[in-house]
Amino acid sequence: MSKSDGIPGPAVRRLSLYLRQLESLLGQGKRTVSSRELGEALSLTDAQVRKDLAYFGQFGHPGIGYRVDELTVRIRRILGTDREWNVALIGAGNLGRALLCYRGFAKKGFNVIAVFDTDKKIVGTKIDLQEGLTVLPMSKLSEVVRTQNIRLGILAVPATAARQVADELVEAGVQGILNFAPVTLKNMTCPVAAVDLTVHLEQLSFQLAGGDNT
Amino acid sequence: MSKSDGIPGPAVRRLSLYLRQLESLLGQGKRTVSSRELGEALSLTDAQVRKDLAYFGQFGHPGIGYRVDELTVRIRRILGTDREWNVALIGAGNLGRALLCYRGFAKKGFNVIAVFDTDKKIVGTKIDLQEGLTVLPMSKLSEVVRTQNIRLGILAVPATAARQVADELVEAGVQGILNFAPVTLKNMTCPVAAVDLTVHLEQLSFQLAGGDNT
DNA sequence: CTATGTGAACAGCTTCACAGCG
DNA sequence: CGCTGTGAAGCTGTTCACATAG
Repeated sequence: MSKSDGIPGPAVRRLSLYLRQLESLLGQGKRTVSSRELGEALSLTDAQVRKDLAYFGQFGHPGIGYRVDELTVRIRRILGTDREWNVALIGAGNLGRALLCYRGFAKKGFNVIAVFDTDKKIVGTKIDLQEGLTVLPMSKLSEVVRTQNIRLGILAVPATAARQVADELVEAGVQGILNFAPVTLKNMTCPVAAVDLTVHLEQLSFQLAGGDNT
Repeated sequence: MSKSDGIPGPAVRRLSLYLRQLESLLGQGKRTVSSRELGEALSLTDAQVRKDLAYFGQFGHPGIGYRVDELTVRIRRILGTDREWNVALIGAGNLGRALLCYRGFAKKGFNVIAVFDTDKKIVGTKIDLQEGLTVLPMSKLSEVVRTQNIRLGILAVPATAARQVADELVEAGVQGILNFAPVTLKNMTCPVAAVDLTVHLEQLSFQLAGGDNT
């Protein structure tokens, strides 16, 4: 169906890492980079880097390597981050407010331009940051998504509310969801990326516990 | 070397998801669960669930399924979350403060009991939450890690400072690091788990862009 | 009859090794 | 030479299918 058929998921995930590294190299003024250098910086083999990039096209120059600026542009286009994306944040609790303050999203072209919450005590308050966004009630969701051309939603609500809100987001016309709630959203009709912060800590404690228990 | 040899990494990651689901089932008062039910809730096959659990022992009861309370205890022990873990947070910027307020960590037994920052304007301030932790200077790191028995560190500092701080954490005696900075920490002598929030958004935009670019 | 645990088949991802280009 | 792009080999993880237990 789409061109992304046959491309390993892991390769796509690494594409983001390559881009991150390339941006860093650009800052250092490096003009070209080999698959070995790129791999070394990310703890990958050179073959892995070449194969990953080759899934998406022929970006390299034999004998030279990859031109940093060129490859940056190419990967941005592939990831879709050569354009800007409007994003809605649902949930203005601790985590939600933090994500709003987090600069990293905007730097990559993901603009959180609306915030929603169900809690009547929070709705109407301003979140004091640069833009000074006012927290809106969920009833405004589909209107705002449509008029503001919002395509992505970030879910920062409690686990109990997540499923319901996720459905509302899809209903409103959002095309992708980044889910911070500790629940699996199954059978969604749009792409969902999940981030469970505690899962990562558990992976660490597993490694330290060594698995040597009965 | 350790018992975890031969166990696929993905299986360990899913263990966290099984635990999450089991805790939810416990709350609903469900006594037993089959591999099919568990898999369905997480969008996995029943075979996957059985094989994953079988890596760690024989927890099931043929004809019955898995006893929810029993399996919960078992997985907690395997993941090392049957004990409490003391955690240090480095970086009291927006993201750091948010993580401190985030309830999820404590619920799983990860107690953030100390906060550090390099910025002299932040050091000494109290972060107004339940415990009211005071932000400490980095110079206190190794002393506090030792006296407070801190084993994990959460890195919420800018990319430019991450490597340096990571080394200081290891030096201070921390045994595992959860890295929120958008850099790859290579050649670390302790386990590192990485969370890059923008990477997940890029995965979504890739799927929506469809990869159909030149 | 239901549901686990598991060897065997299969699929997917990574690494190797080398042809080919600058 | 140096370095990419790529079939082929190798490895890891997933699914199948069935023997086994309650």
